[in-house]
Amino acid sequence: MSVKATTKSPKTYHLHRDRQRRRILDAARKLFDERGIDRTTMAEVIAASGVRASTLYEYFSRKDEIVWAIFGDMLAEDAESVKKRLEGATTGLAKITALLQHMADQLSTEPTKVRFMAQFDAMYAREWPVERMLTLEGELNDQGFKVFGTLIREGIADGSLRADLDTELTLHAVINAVIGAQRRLASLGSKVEVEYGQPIHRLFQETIRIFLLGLSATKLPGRTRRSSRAAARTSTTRKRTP
Amino acid sequence: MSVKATTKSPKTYHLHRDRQRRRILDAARKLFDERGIDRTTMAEVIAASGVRASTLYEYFSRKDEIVWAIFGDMLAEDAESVKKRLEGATTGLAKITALLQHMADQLSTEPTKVRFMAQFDAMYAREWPVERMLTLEGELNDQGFKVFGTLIREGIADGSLRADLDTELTLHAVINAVIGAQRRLASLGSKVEVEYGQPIHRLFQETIRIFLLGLSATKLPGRTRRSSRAAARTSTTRKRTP
Amino acid sequence: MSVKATTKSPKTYHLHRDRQRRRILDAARKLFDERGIDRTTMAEVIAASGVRASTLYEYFSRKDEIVWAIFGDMLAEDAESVKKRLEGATTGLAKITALLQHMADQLSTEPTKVRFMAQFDAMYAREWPVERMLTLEGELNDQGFKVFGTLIREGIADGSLRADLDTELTLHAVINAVIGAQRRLASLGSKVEVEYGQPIHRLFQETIRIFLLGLSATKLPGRTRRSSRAAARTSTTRKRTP
Amino acid sequence: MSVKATTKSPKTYHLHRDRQRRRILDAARKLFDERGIDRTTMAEVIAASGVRASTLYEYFSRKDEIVWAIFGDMLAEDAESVKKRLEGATTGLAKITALLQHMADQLSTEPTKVRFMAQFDAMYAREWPVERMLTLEGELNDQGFKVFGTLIREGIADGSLRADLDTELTLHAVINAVIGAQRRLASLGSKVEVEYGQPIHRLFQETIRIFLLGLSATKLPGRTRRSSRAAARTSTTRKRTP
DNA sequence: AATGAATGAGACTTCATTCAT
DNA sequence: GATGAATGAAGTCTCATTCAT
Repeated sequence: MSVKATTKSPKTYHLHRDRQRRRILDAARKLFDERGIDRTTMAEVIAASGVRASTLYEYFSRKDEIVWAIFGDMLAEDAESVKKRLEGATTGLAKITALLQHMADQLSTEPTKVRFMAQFDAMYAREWPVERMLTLEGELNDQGFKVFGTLIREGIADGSLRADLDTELTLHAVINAVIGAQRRLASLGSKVEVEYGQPIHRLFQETIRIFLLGLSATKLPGRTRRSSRAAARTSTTRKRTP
Repeated sequence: MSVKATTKSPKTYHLHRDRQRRRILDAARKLFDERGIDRTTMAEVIAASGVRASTLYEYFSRKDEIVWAIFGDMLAEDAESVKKRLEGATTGLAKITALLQHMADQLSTEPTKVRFMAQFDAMYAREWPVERMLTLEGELNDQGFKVFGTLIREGIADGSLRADLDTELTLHAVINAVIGAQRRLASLGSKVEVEYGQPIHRLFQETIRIFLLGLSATKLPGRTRRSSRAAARTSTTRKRTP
Repeated sequence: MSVKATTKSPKTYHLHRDRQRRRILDAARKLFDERGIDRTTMAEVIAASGVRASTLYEYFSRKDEIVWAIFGDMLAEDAESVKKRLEGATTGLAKITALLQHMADQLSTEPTKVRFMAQFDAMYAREWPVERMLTLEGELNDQGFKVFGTLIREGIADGSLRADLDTELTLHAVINAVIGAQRRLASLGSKVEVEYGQPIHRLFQETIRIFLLGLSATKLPGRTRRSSRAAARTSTTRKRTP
Repeated sequence: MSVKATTKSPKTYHLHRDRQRRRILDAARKLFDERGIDRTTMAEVIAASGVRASTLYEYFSRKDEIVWAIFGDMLAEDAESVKKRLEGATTGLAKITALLQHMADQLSTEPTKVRFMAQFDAMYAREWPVERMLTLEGELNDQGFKVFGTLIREGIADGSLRADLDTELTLHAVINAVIGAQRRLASLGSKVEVEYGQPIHRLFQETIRIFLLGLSATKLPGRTRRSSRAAARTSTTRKRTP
């Protein structure tokens, strides 16, 4: 058997390492969502992932690092996906719409991820170094948050956005609010539904709609008949839910 | 003489009891803000409040109960304050503006409170009973969340709001987003400022402005010269920060 | 009201005191049986009895005292009842039979009491002063344990008991075993029934029967047809259960 | 080289683990006997065993588990010892005598064990699952409690026991009483001696003697001269204590 | 790289009981 | 005599993490 160990190719080795890492991360991700990050103990992660305590520490030297690793993975996934979305759009408004719609889709299809982010914000807010955050949604785009200014400028230029928007302020504010809304809906989930009597995804769509109405140059007539998804993505018109 | 003993005590007792309760709650509130709710231990609350451990447990038998008590107090304070604000406004739009402006003021003057709420949402979201939440901002008004519908209806009727808003949906969505935005800004504080290069209060004002633009019936000309506070409360016009 | 207090007759006062005492003792007795003496906390007794902690301590200055008070009450009840039983019997054997039958009845009608005694023995065994125990079953009779010797002597004399019994030993041994058997059955209750496949009361009757067979002078024919209760009390013949 | 590491560990580990386990169990056993199970705190066990608190919890996660472990060990010891005893005896009566004599010896040589059992019964009576108890003295023999019936049947067949005994009842009842007597004597120890004026071991022998007299087919003449130990084991004749 | 064992440092509570009024 | 409040002293158990092999 020691022979085997000796001949093991570096490839096999890395594969194994990655698989182990995955197991740990996946177990943690699940637990963090079910019981909350802080409420989850290392012992639970250890039990759920099936590795021994001491082995786990070979991969992650502190609980924090697991959290950050998950966080990093999520960011990477996201950046990719957003970039694609933006490519399809032409006007400034269309691009912003695409951005927001991305978040709506995320809320529907990956509530777990959104919930994790919400927790991350709340718990790590006080202790993380700002630089990390700059990496955060900044990785969405090479220019970091400067994209926001660019998009506004572009929209004003092509006439799709109101002329009185602030390139350094408006989109930052809107994105912050949309993130806040999205995470709150994901965290409270069915509770908001009971409370407000509306499914969270509808609430989120309405949030987007109002924002886009506020940003777009011309007041489009409300309550049109158009309700296709594609339409919703580039217009601020009310989209009726089926 | 027994009369004296009997009549004197109850008052004294209650006064004392309330004072002790306050001490504990205040100490906890401070710690929760400084170190986070979950990161705060009972031992710390005990040390900070100056009561003995066993005495504290006479008042609150679990950390949870302290959290809930603080939460309850905050709600009560809020409900009061909001009610007053609404009384001054006349049109639907003005009322909504007042509501949002209340949150802006709160963010500026009581960031601690907002931060607590943010933590509360994120950490206790999964374990609280929905009923509790119904009390929450529901205590804003006797009608609960039905006010939202009423305000929209009122605004449409008086011509201050767009006609295509949904009485059962729009304001719920907007308020949720505004709460989300407010809490996120309060939690991340200086981190957002560094990141976005804008003071959080300006970001929040812009959030409100865009929302109101999206809600209001006529598109007011942007970038007006008016920038008085009073004006901001009833208009959706950009308010320049001083 | 202070007037009332002044005119309160000593009678009323005592009545009140006794009632309070009862409430406490009854609550404790119930809890001790349900949860075990040591597992029962003062807080529970306080809650169950409805008096305040400080009031309770006016009546019993330690938990121990509650236990001893209950114990004392039980002994008093017992002594009385045993005395009556013995009066009816004539021969030595009849008297011993009456004594054992008393314990059988107690097991059936007051299992709670027996269980309490079992706990008392087990828990207080190591810490009580022997003198207290001498009061114990010693109060059965003015002569204390000397009755045991007397009964044996009487039975040998009247020919109902074997001649080779030891006046200073035999009945002591038998009573000890019978108490042990009774308490064990009461404590384990349904568990023994499941285990042995026999109702505890039948097991206890059989225990008595064998003992009496061992004590009585002549070997009575077993399995007779007589099965009346009265018969069982003076004979060692097997009593068939219905 | 990896071979060496792999093959050396398991053995060493187990040896070490067992030694630690022993240390804890032995310390606990001693304390339980000295101060009572419930009166013994984990802190005491920790101090006495010399391991750190957290280490102890790696072995036993609750006090209960220590209690059960001790209990299990005792049962195992017992089952063994009883089996041997029974092998030597021929008639039914001889076997029962051997069984009871085993308990007498146990009372003399291992009062600690008997006292532990007494406590166990009393304290765990209300909370243990019946199945556990079925394992209990059931492990005495492969057939569980059915041995009792077998022994009686055997004794009736070979003429050593009375013919009117109940195979499903008699021995169960007797054993229960003998266990009760044994444990009571062990628990109360010197207190009974003071009270009854007899050494506990003599009291227990007398208990057995009477029982055997009750069970055996022919009434042997009492007060014989034979007093050897061997004799006592197969006869119901009074054995004089030295 | 993996692992069994260990562990320091506390966390959170509970309790029986005592006072001052 | 009744009561509200207080409290010292433990008690049980958890946890993230480290080490030696």
